[in-house]
Amino acid sequence: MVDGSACRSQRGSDTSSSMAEPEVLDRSGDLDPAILLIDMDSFFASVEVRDDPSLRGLPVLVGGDGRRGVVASCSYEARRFGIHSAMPMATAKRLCPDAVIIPGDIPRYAAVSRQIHAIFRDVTPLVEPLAFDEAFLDVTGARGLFGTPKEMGTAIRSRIAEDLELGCAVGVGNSKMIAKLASKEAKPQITSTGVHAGRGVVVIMPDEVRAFLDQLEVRSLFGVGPATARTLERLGIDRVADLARTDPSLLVRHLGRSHAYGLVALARGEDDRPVVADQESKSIGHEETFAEDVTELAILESRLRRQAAAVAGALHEAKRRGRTITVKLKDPEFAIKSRSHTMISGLDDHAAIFAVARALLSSMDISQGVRLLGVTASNLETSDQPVQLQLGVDEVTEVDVDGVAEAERLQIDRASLEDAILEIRGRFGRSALGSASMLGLDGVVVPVQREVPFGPSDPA
DNA sequence: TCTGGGGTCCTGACCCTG
DNA sequence: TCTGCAGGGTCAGGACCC
Repeated sequence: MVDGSACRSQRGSDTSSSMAEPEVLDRSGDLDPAILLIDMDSFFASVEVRDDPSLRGLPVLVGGDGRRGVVASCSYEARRFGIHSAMPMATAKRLCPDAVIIPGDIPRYAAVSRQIHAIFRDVTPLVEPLAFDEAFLDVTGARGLFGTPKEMGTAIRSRIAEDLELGCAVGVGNSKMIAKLASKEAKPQITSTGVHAGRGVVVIMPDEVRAFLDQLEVRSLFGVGPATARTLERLGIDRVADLARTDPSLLVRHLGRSHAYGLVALARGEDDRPVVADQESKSIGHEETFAEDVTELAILESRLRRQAAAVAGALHEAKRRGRTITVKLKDPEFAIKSRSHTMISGLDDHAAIFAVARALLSSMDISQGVRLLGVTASNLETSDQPVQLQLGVDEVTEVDVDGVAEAERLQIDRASLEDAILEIRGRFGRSALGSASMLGLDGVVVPVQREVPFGPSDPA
């Protein structure tokens, strides 16, 4: 699952690039609705039900069933019991003991997602994916070809139903925010009497925007999560209408400048962020929550090595290298700690990434136990850029200098080796070559989520 | 028996440089 | 040579989204 970042991707540049007061333009009334937000109905669960019709009509939960698993997706039948995504699986099972629990198959969902996005691109090239199951479409240029935006939304919905046997909701508006909110109105409704088909396609015309927004709770706005909602509530603001009337300068102290001006603008229906296709990722990471809190450094380093390999594999796939390596851990009290280090040149070698990550981990306190551990590469550059030697490695950070120097040496020594390994594995399969450190007790390579290169520093 | 994983963006503190 | 300032980069943490 991915995120709603694209929805926020322009926000920062709107307001933070200048110290001047952000200019507030009201464009809500002078544009025809031509932005579609298409949101699949309970995507993972719907794919499972489609592929196994015996599940039809049953409460289906997709997600981890371990001690610390959560619900990634659930059918509408399960939602009748109050279950929702991100709920702890243990809670969901308590609410609905008869629910069918399915671990999930991300590669299969990704394949279906590609089919869905191909349908979108038959209508317009301006498709901005938000997640596997959601995307913005700018159909301004397609209006002459395929009719009105509402007709296009209806046609896309029909095609997804006919070709893929899946349901979706379509929101149409003159901005991303309105399209997003409209799609929520189009979703199936759950009441005490059961699940009722939604409207399917909802269009909010420019002259309806104000009334539409005024009836919503502030929590409905993109960017208002639990923390911001609490802050606004303390200030006596709980409806979008209240927020729209508020002078944003009065909120700066509580929310920060960018967030304050951005939210008030959204509440006023002002949102001119374009639909941007083909956005590249800004970071690539891998993390895992342990079934039990871990205090042993050796275990953490072993997991870290695997995560570094997963990140390296993803970087290779994307033909990118990360200049900044961040290690994140969550302690038993859910406090998140992170340590990062930025290098002159990016890394995509798993041993090099591991060397930096291990150095960062060694500077962190793990005595309380570690619930979650993860590695992320950010500050991404394309992998065809030359590797810059880092002379006189940092003394300003607390990172183990030897670890960073080792990473740099490994990155250079192993660049061509990684390519060879990838080629071998491409020809003979993922299990053709692996590292001893990733072998299970039975000698089988423990799978990671992505294609992962291995190298001779981990003697196979 | 609580609370995943993979992301993006923002902010404040701090340091370095010109 | 010293000092103050502004701007940029880095780092750590928080909040948010699906």
